[in-house]
Amino acid sequence: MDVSTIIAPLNDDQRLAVSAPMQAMLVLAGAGSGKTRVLVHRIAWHVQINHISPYHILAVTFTNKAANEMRHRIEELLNTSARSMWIGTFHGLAHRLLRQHAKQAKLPDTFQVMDSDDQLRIVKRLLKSLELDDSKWPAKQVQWFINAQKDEGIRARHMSQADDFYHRQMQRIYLAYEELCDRSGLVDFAELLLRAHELLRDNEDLLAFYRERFRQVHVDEFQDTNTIQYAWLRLLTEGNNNLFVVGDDDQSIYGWRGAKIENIFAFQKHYPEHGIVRLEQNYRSTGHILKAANVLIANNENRMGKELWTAAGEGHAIGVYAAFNEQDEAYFVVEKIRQWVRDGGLRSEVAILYRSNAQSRQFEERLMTTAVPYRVYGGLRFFERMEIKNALAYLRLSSNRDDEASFERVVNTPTRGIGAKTLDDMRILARERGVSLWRAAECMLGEKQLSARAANALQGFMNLIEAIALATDGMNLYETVKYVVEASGLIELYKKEKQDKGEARVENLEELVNAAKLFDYDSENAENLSELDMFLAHAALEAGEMQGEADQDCVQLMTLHSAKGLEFKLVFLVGMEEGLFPSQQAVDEPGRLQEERRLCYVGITRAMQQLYLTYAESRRLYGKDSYPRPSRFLREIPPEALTEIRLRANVTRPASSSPATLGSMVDQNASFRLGQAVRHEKFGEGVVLQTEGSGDQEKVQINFRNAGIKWLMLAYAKLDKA
DNA sequence: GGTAAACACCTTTTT
DNA sequence: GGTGTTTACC
Repeated sequence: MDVSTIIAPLNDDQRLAVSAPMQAMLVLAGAGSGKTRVLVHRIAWHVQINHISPYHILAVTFTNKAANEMRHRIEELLNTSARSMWIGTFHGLAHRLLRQHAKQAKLPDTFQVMDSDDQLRIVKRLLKSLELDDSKWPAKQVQWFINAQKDEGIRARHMSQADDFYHRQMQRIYLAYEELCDRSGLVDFAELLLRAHELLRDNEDLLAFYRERFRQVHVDEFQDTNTIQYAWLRLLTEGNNNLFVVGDDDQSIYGWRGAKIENIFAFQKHYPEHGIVRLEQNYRSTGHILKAANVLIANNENRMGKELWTAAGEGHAIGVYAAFNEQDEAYFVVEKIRQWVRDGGLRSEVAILYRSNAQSRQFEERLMTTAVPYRVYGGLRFFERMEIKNALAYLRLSSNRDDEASFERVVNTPTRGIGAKTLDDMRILARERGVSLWRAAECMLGEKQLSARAANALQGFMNLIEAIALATDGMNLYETVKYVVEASGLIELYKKEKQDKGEARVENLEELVNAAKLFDYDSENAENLSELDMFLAHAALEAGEMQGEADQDCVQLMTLHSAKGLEFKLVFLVGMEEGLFPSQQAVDEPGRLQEERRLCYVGITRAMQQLYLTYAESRRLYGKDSYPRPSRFLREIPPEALTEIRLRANVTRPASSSPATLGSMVDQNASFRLGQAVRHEKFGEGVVLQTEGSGDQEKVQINFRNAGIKWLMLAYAKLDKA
């Protein structure tokens, strides 16, 4: 194969990055500049030109989706299988390492990965056993605290000795949590990373082996790495100068969950011999959209600096629509979408992006009434569903009896007469003796501590698990899952449940059996795991796409966060209001405001052809009306890139919502100023929200303290300034 | 043990 | 205001 296949499809900057000498590289890739393409071609370059075997290449991403896509594209480009190449998520690769070296990682061979839901249950149980008041120590907060520590690479025993009660208590809980996990062979997501780091750090031979094996290391979305992830990368590469990272500081939107944008700066210090390439040519959006993005993001400080440009034309100006309220906003957006479809566009080319999930409702309702198919991202994923997790818990217990999370989950599901009292005693015993619940249950049965009825029920449960383990021994994965779903009694349980929900649950269980049938067991890369254990790990690490039927032509609804990495011809960025976007919490802290601005930058740069920004002048929030001001981000976008939208052609809208005076909220021509307090003889006191028209036709919208929002014709209504 | 009423909650999310 | 979770009661 000649060089041109790899090099020809690239622009100059991309070429510079792909063909750079073997050294540490920092590629600052703006939105839509061909980031993944550079990564894929760089790896192909190593294989083809530098003759590095795929065996010696490592590529790390954040999501399974990105990992799969990268592998696919590399194989396509090289026209060969890249199976021996390690491509995966941080968590997936860490898991692989821990499986391969469970002993050295001080983990049992049967260790199981738990997702955040499992983790929360474990924490809740732990808090109960420590007899802590759960209103003072909310499980969610404890979980968050523990994960934050782990993300920073801090073990409970390493926590700085703080004097305050809060931290001492947290440390105590954290310690107990670590003990509990060790005892039950459970590993949470953050633990995967932390332990993989410790594994390499504390085992010289292993570290030497992997440093030699991974001759070139590549990282996608580097701005999203947290402390422990970066530390792990450094272990593998520092001194070898072989770390190739791609990222965009302007798209760092996960600071709140531990991502360290500073890692980009740290990289430059730790790898002094690095090269830098900026990718600034954008292949996605038109000029107006990029102009808006560039000017907006320029308001942030401490940027690496980057300015997107395009060879395409200016395109349409960005539409700004000031809606009366959130219903009107939804109405406007859906009308525009229907127009798009009438003009021959696909629904799947359209996205509605919002700051928080709660905002989706208005749009769903409007889309529903107008019969426009849509799809909302961000619901429960397949492997996170209760019925699925229950079935998996049976499988996990049969594989590892000490799995506390699974034991708790199904010991009385379906109900079999094992009550809270029995369980409490069991937990106390387990804690006293430092053993798992399963062992505690065995003890209690052996020592005849239980009433006949409870003992009977408990014995029945344990017999069931043993029977499952026995019966499925020698079965393949599909047969095993099929057997367990039946034998556990779950199918029967859900068949009895209220029609609608129960039916769906049964279907999901059948889908789980089907998933087991289709599961692609790669025995070569199985790290001597059984097919079942591989399947269980897969279920924990890859929660699976949500509902099926993704292939339908649907309008896409999602948060700004989940839109990262995607692109759409037509984009609506809705709810552009102070307090919503930027969110209230972010307004109070300057650092977070910058992250909100980056989020806005991400949103704007999703649009290829047409972008609309909308806000509502009144919005029902948490049950009461609010009158937010337009988002400051609207004002930060240059007016020449914006155009104001009027739905009804012959109505003059107040100047307050025209782009030039956004935020100024003053209309010189109107008889009443916006915000003016007024009194009406029937409706009482209120505040002017907006005005429309002039002379005889002048209308004002008023929010009355008692009578709500009303439009009034000024000529008829008797209004006094209050 | 299952249901209804009371109660707290209210960014963003992947693994 | 709407939802998910805990509590109280039958």
